[in-house]
Amino acid sequence: MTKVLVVDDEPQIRRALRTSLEAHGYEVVVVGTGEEGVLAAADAMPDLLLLDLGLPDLDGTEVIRRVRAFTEVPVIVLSVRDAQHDKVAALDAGADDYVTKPFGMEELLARARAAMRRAAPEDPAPPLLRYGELEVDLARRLVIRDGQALHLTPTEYGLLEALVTNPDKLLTHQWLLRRVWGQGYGTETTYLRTYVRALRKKLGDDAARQGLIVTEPGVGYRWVGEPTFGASSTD
Amino acid sequence: MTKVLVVDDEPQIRRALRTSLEAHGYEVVVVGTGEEGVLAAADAMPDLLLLDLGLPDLDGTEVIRRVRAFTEVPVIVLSVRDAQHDKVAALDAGADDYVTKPFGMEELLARARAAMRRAAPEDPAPPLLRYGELEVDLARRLVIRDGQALHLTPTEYGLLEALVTNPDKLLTHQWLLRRVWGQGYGTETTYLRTYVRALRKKLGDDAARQGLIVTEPGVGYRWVGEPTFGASSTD
DNA sequence: TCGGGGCGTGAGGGATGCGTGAAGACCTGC
DNA sequence: GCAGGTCTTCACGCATCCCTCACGCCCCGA
Repeated sequence: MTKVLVVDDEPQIRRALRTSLEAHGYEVVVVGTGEEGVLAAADAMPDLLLLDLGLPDLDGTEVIRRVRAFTEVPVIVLSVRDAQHDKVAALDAGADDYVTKPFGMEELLARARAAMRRAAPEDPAPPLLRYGELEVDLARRLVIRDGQALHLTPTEYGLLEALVTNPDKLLTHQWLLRRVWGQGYGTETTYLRTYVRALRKKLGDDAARQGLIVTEPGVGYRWVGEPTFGASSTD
Repeated sequence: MTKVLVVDDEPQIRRALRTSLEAHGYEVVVVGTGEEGVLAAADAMPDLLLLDLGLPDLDGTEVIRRVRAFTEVPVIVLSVRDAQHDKVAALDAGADDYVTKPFGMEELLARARAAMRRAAPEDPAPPLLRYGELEVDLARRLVIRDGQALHLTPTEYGLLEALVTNPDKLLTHQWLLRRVWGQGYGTETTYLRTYVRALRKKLGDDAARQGLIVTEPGVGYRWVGEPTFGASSTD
């Protein structure tokens, strides 16, 4: 059955969405916070995600970014905010559609159908990546080494996520800086050196050997960690 | 270049869309009727279709249906009508999004990016080139020989890319130097000798035999690697 | 047959960029 | 206001890469 994940903190909206969706034959999972939403997107593997932007814990675009780290599930944003820059930010973060509250249920259902119709066939890529004794849980933003959870700073995790979600690909300095630090960056290669070093240290990687992160001099870095357990390439 | 087909009969909207889209680097084709729109969708093969619902000749949903008969191109509907049943009809007919006039141009551009991003996976050109035991992955900037990743310096890779992307074509010294080293170069054939040698060595090619890189004395070089087809590692 | 230009080969100097270590600036929660 | 953690910045060896030069070979024309 088609499964829809609803992430919203307003009881009224939650009830209305659940009722209407179930009446149309969808299986519905409802959670109330952004953190729960990201986890549910990983665990429940829904076919569609309806996301409220005004969540209490996380910014909406942040939720989209985290979900997009491990799944291509269609995301429709529901929001009371009608400002253009909110829509642009959400859509560019990876959302598929943006509906302003209050919305008509028939329209929402039609947009949901359109989004799911377009969706690519679901690839069962597990949000848990393993590289020997290293585990990266993209949904929980958790990194485990030798059974022990590692503490990564936000920047370190952002860098790791950028690397592991683009395996074997040469990521240029500029690309990494823009992705992890923001659009205004692109030349600060000393940042990269510092954080790549910190990551290597925490992951137990060695700059000299080609273990996990390979340096491509003058160009960028590349994640070459061999995934263990399960299928590999995720194109 | 990304091509956008605009189907609208209002001169004001046409001008505004053309200006904004071209300012953002899109190639724009504009027609004024539904019949023309369907034909242009087939002939011009656009990457995105912006469709006004209030056309003089055909009903908007009919245009969508006809277009959908032969292409999966993303369709965004522009309409003055805000009624739910119009949106539902358009979306269920095969549209990907529905924007009500008057709309903000930034929002429209963001929705266009989202629609095209989702359609992107049907990329028919796998950038993985194979020549016997040599693989060149242009997307990942990865070169593999006998199952082992090769380490190429930026200049070496730039030269290889120039050669591989112009197979069987005679590339002059000047052309190669300008492409790999920059506009200010053109006479430094010693650079080419040095780097062609390094490339041949790493690729396992032999200058004497005509394996991969052929020397055209006094003129330039030519890539003659025979592409082999077969099961690639990315399936 | 001889000479010269172009090419392949090998090696080396200089500059760039990287890894490393450390320290100050900043921010955030208590 | 304070303390801990985090981000940014700097200096210093060192490996790597780009560029350069010298030499011998082959092909081609005189």
